[in-house]
Amino acid sequence: MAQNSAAPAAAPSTRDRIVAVSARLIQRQGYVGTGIKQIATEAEATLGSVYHFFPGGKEAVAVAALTYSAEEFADMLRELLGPAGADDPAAAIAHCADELAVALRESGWTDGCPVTAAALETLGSDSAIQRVCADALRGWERIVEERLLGAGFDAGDAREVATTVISTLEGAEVTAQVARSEEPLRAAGRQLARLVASYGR
Amino acid sequence: MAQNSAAPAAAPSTRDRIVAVSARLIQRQGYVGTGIKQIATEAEATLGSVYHFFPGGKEAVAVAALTYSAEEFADMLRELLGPAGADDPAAAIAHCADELAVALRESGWTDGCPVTAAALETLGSDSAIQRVCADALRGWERIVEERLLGAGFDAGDAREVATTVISTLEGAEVTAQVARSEEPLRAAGRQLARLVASYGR
DNA sequence: CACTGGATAGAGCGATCGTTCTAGCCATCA
DNA sequence: TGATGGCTAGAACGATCGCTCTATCCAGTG
Repeated sequence: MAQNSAAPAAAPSTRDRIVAVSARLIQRQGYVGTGIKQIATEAEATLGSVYHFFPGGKEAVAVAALTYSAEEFADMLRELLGPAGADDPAAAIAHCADELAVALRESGWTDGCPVTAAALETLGSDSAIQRVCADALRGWERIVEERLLGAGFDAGDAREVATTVISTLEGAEVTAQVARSEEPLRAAGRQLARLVASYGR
Repeated sequence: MAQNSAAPAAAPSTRDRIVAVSARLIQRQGYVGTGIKQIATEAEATLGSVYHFFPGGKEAVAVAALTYSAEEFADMLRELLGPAGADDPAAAIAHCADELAVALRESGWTDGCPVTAAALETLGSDSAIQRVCADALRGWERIVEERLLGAGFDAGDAREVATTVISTLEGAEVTAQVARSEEPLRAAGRQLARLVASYGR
C-alpha cells in the first residue's frame, strides 16, 4: 500500500525500514562498526535502494537514523516524566532511570543510546552527525528543564539540574551496559531523585 | 640507550610508544575506527613490531592501551580527590570535574574517555576489551567510594554515591565533548558536590 | 497501448582492513 | 669470528569497506 495514513499498522516502507534498522545497528555496533551492506541486508532492501533514498551515503543514513532515535527517546522522556504540572519531578526522574534499566536488561545489555555511541566516534570531524547528536542532547535537556520549571524550580537551577540529569542518565546507561547490571541506573535514579528533592525546600 | 631504568626521562620503548599512541587514538576515534597500520605509523613503529609485541593482534593492543588509560585516570582521580581523610569530599569531586573540563577544552574537545569509547563498540561480544572496561569503571568507583568512606559516609551510601559520581562524570564528559563546552562538566561538578554535601548532616 | 520515472537489483570499482610471512638488522656472547 | 635471538621492516593475502554504475521491474498516465 502506498502510504495508507489511516491504517496504524501498515507495513513500513523500505525507507522506514532502512532508518529503523540503521538506528538499531548503530545503537549496538556504533557508526563505524555498521556497514551499509549490513543495513541493506537486515532491512531487506538492496544497496540500490539505500543509495536511492539516501544519496548522501552512509552519513546521510546515520543522520536520519539518529534523528529518528532522538525523537523516539524524547517521546519516552515526555511520557515518563509526566505533565509539567505534576507534583513530584524527583520520583518521575527515578522512574525514568528504572525504565531505562529494564529496557536495557531485556535487550541483553546491547541496546543503549545510539546518540552517545555515534557521537563518540565522530568527535574530531565537525560532521552532520555531530550536529544531530548535539541537538538531541540539548533537546532532551530541555524536556527535563521544562518539567523542573513546571515544578517550581528557579530558572538557573532548572537548567543546571536538567543538564546533570541527562548527563547522569547517559553515563549510568553506559556503566550499566558494561557492568551488565541494572544497579548503576537504579543507583543513579535514586541519587538524582535525592538531588532534585534537595531543591524542594 | 637500551632501557636505562635509572633515568626517568628515557626515550620510551617501542612497546610503550605503541601503547600510548593506541590509547590516544582509541580515545579520539574509537576501537573500530583505529587501524593497526595507523597505530604503527603514529608510533613510529612498523607492523612487524606491533605484532611482535602483541601477538594477539588488534584486540591485544587495545587491551593494553585501555589498561594503561584506566590506570592513568585512576592516578588522576586519586590525586585530585586527595587523601581519604581530608575534610571536604564534595569540593574534591567538583574540583575533579573542573579539571576534566579544562583538559577536554585544551585538547580541542577530542580527548575524552577511551574506556567509554571502546566499551560502547564492543557491547555485543563478550571480548577481553569488555572485561577491561568493566574493571576500569569498577576500579574508579572504588577510589571514590573509599574517599567517601574516609569522610564518614555510611557504607551503602558511599557505594551508591560513588557509582553515581563516576557515571555522571562519564556522561558529562561525553555531553561536554558533543556540545564543545565546559558547562556540562562544570554543572555536573556543582550538582555532585551538592549531592555529596546533602549526606553531611 | 507505449511511455515515463520512481524503486529495486546486484555486479564491480578502488581502497583499506587485520593479519601473515619471510628477510634482514644488530647488540650480545661464546 | 660466528652464532644467537630480540626486534625491525614491509610485501602480500583475502576479506570487506563505501560507493558507482547499468539494467530491470512496475504502477501510473496519456
